[in-house]
Amino acid sequence: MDSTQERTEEQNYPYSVFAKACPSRATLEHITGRWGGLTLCALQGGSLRFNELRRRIDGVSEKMLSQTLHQLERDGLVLRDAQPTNPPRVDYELTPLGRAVAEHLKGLVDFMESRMDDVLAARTRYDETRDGR
Amino acid sequence: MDSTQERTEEQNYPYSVFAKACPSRATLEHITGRWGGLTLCALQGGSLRFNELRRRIDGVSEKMLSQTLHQLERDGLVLRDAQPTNPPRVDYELTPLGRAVAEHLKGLVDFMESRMDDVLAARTRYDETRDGR
DNA sequence: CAGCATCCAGCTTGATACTG
DNA sequence: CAGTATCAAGCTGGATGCTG
Repeated sequence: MDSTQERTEEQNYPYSVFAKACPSRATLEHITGRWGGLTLCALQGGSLRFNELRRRIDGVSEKMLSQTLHQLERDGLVLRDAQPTNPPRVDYELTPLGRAVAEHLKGLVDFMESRMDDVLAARTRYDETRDGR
Repeated sequence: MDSTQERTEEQNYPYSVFAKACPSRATLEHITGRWGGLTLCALQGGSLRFNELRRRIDGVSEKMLSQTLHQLERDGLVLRDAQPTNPPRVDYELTPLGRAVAEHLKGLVDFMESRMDDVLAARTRYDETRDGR
């Protein structure tokens, strides 16, 4: 459309992650944060219970998973389905919006995992050229 | 392929972000971290100098931008081109690998910016149902 | 301009203990 | 099981000052 496609074709949307105070920046941080992205990807295969998620995401603490799920639920990306049974059973699943986000994330993650050898090689090269510090 | 497409079709790659100690996890954190993603996206339109980047990414400090660029350079996503002039001039640009990553990121960012109204609406709903805390 | 070194406030995080 | 509450520790990141 724009022949002079310079470096920054501005969006039509009134939101920009480049602006410090834009809510899109905070939202991006929720979904790309330390646990947000992993949580979304973990839920891609279907709904999971709290402790299933916890086991799946190696290293996440109870507290952080809880916090992360609350954020994602608030942003409308995850649905929380609590059954009032005893013992309690709570299932988490993606909303349609969450699923779309997770797909983008999955694409990124898959790509990255597929190119890790390149990354590792680059690191070795980088570290070697300055091994003497 | 697999008719019982359960929740986790394992990758063919030996890397998984779900494992705490996998280098792919750390790399993912570099590119989705607070400044990594923004830096990669900012460089999508072409090379930029240090202070150009700093101005473009609202809120980043000198220190964090410097640190971020080093990480991205080490991971082989960004190229640093320093001209030995006075005053010094250093240009940063994406490597082919970095460009591919940036494209994934851009897709995510664009999608999210385009759906921010939904996110904001979801937040309002969430907050309202528990306004009395 | 393009950084590095240092300092340190405060936010994030992980452990632990507790509740329904 | 599915969390919440609390607390200490450590890392993040901003401010400042300096270098080439």
